[in-house]
Amino acid sequence: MEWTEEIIAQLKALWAEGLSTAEIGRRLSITKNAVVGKAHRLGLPARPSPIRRNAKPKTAEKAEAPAATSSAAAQTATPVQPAKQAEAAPVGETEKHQPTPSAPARSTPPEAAPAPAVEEKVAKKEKPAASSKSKPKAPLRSISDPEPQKRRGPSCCWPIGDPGTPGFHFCGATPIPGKPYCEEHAQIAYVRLRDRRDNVA
DNA sequence: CCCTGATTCGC
DNA sequence: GCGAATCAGG
Repeated sequence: MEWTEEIIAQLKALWAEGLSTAEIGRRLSITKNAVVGKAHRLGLPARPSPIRRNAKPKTAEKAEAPAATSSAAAQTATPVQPAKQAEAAPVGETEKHQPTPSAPARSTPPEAAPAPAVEEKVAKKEKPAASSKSKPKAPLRSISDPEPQKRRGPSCCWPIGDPGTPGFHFCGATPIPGKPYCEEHAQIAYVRLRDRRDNVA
């Protein structure tokens, strides 16, 4: 695996975005192991995982950590948490899809698609409120807008590149109706849980 | 059973 | 340095 700056940037971006390792792996066409491994090597912040590896089969335990006298190490850093996994289970799609946009609420929506956060970030970057003055008539078009798209055809929002870098962009291809991604990317994004397991290529 | 992420260890 | 294998918790 050739970890170019580009790839690493993407990994970082997606990682920071809160995607699962498997998700990231899927997007980069690598295994989740690779993602996790690299992430660790890069020193990326470990993401919420309840797993704790205490029992070291081989490595001997180390001495106790000396109790710090002053625990007043005030850390201004606020634990930034993704709050919610934008994607809990973006999968489950079989063959059928809901032609009706207003499908009944599903406990596990198969249509859950990760990655909207990126757009928000980008939007912020693009349109930073420079001054306190707000433009009442500013053509602000947030992605959350009720109906921002009237004429602009939808485009695949598969992230290409590192959000925040000049080269970053979205796929832009014509997405499958009812899906945020184009055919090509939807296939990767909506892999069935059973089928994917590992490896993508 | 399925998912998830973390660490270990051979390469 | 890399990632599959393995471990481990939900």
